[in-house]
Amino acid sequence: MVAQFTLPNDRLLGQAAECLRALAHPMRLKILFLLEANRWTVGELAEACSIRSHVASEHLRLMQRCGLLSVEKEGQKTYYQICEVQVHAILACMRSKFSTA
Amino acid sequence: MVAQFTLPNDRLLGQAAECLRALAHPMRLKILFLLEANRWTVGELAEACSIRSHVASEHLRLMQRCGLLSVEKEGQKTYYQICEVQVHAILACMRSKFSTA
DNA sequence: TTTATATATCGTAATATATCGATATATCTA
DNA sequence: TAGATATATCGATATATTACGATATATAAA
Repeated sequence: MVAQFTLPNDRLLGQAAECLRALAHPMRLKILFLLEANRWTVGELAEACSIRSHVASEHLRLMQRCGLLSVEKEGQKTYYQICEVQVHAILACMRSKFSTA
Repeated sequence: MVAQFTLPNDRLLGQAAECLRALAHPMRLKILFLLEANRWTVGELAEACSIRSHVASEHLRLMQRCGLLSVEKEGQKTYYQICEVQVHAILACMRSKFSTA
């Protein structure tokens, strides 16, 4: 039997692992679930997650740097939102595996 | 606007993050892509990935412990295979985002 | 029983990641 | 301009992860 799929090369595997690491944190997952439907500001996310806003800011920056989130500044506020479609698919995966049934 | 989805509780977020951490490593992703179609032995995976077999064994055990892989022992050989359907979905995500186009 | 093969585990050192207070920057309002 | 608010960044420490040699276990073959 021939391999069904081609194997991504090492550079791409590294990038993919980096993206997954960005998701692989309880607080960052919580933030992403909140962002699933709407954009939120740093402060709104911090309050919803019961963390200090500079901590939220660091998590958001990390996810932004690997292309999962995009930013919109409006005055003092900074809105973050999911800009990578695959994030929604992965959140759906997590939701189906870890449903609170 | 009402939240579209319920937010998983903290315990579930922790479990989900743990699973994602298990995926979030270049060598483990490579192993999973190899396992996508077939079960493989530790030694076969080690050779295909150019790593020592005890290193492969550790990566495999880690993924097995959080329920992504299952094991079948046959004589001296130990076969590992993907036993969690969501893994295939996540691999498909990674493949579509990081295609070698 | 001895030897070879396949896999797993342990201890440790190197590296990466997370957390947190302090501080910086940028924008708004009085 | 001064003060308040929102966000970002820095530096130090704590914690987690990874890699790796050495060694252990389990099965098979001689």
